[in-house]
Amino acid sequence: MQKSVALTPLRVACSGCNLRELCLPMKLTDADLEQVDDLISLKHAYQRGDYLYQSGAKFQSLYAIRTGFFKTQVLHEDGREQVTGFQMAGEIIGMDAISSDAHACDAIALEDSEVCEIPFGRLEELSRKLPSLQRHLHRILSREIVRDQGIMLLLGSMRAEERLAVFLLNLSQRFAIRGYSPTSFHLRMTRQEIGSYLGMKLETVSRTLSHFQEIGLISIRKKSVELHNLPGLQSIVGPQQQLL
Amino acid sequence: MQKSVALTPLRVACSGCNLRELCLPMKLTDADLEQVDDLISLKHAYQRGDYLYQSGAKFQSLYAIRTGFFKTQVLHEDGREQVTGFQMAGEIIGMDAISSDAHACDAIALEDSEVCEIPFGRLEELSRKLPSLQRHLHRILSREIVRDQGIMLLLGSMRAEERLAVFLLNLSQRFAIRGYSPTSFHLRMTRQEIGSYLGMKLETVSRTLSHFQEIGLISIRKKSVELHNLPGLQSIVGPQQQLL
DNA sequence: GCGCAGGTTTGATATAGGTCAAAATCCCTG
DNA sequence: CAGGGATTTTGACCTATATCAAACCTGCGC
Repeated sequence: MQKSVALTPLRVACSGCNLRELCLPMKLTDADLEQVDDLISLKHAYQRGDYLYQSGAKFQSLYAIRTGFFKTQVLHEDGREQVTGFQMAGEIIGMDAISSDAHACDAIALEDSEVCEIPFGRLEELSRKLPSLQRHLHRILSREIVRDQGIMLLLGSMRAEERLAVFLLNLSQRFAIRGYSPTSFHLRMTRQEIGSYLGMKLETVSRTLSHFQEIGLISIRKKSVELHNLPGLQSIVGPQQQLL
Repeated sequence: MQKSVALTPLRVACSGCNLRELCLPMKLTDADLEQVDDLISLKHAYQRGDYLYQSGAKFQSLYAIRTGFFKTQVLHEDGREQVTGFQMAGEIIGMDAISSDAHACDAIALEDSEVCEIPFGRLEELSRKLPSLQRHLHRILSREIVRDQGIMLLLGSMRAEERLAVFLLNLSQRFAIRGYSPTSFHLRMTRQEIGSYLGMKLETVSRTLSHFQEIGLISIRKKSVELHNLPGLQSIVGPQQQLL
């Protein structure tokens, strides 16, 4: 198992990217893929804490995360903030900005990350020529809508324990898809950010995680989690433990 | 002020629709609009309680609401339900289904309604030819994402009173855009449905509305609401009355 | 016009999760 | 490798909202 130590080139073509089955090029033919390669202009690096974009900024591009981890958040004028998602490699971000030509949320790197920029005008242009790209773009947009509906269900009708179980299981699954362990991973976000995302206070997040640990479902130490019992976590989700 | 008593024709072209500035044809040139006319195949009528589509149904079309009122809801396997939105004339519905070719939620008429069907395959086809239609479709999809983010903010970080104030102000604004009174309207949904949408129980909805009435912000009797003080409602939204 | 089901209001009480506070830990930066 | 700010954990207490329950409407079918 050799690792290249060469500097990452500034341009990485989609065709050579190990995320191509997950990301924008998903299911494209080789011919189509070649055209998408020309689209992806630059790969940018961001450090922990950097903004990928800020709410209000003019919309130019979507972004595909190549490595790293981001959060998106909306800020209410009164200072309240709500984390609306955590994004990892292969996910596309910035779609909220299409509707008004300005970003509607902030995107912030939670660790050092690399991002491919996808100029949206050119993406539209190309997707007029390539029906399979067009279709895939629509799927990505729609998938985001479905994801949001799931979060509404979570925020609107689940208890704290359920929310956290859903959260951990979701991360687990997304790591698994990317070839990482589904049962042992590192949280890149703070308890506070988890709480904001799940509509609860950081103390409640901490307590609930401790509780999961007490009953043997997980181990957690700082940001490292191990899920010992996926079915057990799944069984937390459901309308009521009032049967004990 | 004459009113036509003629039977509504089964086909109504977008070009002759009074919602064209709000709906799919927004901002299209006359030439483009003509092509969209050919797309909209049928207008269907639904009665109160009818499903426009059900979760799991195969995805074929988006729907534009011509008249009436719908709710969308997602059902968790355990029977919990979450209302994800209330839709009115000029709004497009069904976009969650694109991602998986199957509807991800139910859409149910809250009053007798008429709906234009937009076959999605043909919409994609046409939007490959008409950049302005393509752009508008993307905006509509993105607008839904932004709307959902707003609901996450609401569900994740607002108190009951704030949620209800936001809800009333949102309805008010949407009625206003359609030329109806922003201060006097009819709720088409039950307290239970409002509660589901806002992540609270119907009793809390009822109590909070009564409270708004007591302090003179609104009058409410059954489903008829009058907003007496829009700025007052706006001032409810904000992080804290702990200043009194 | 009567009865009844579904919807709404209101009250009394319970509780999940919030708030405040302090101690423990972690992790940068110098 | 020491000091200090940020993060996390845990405890004690409090409150917003849920829950349970009863009475009240209101519109529809008979």
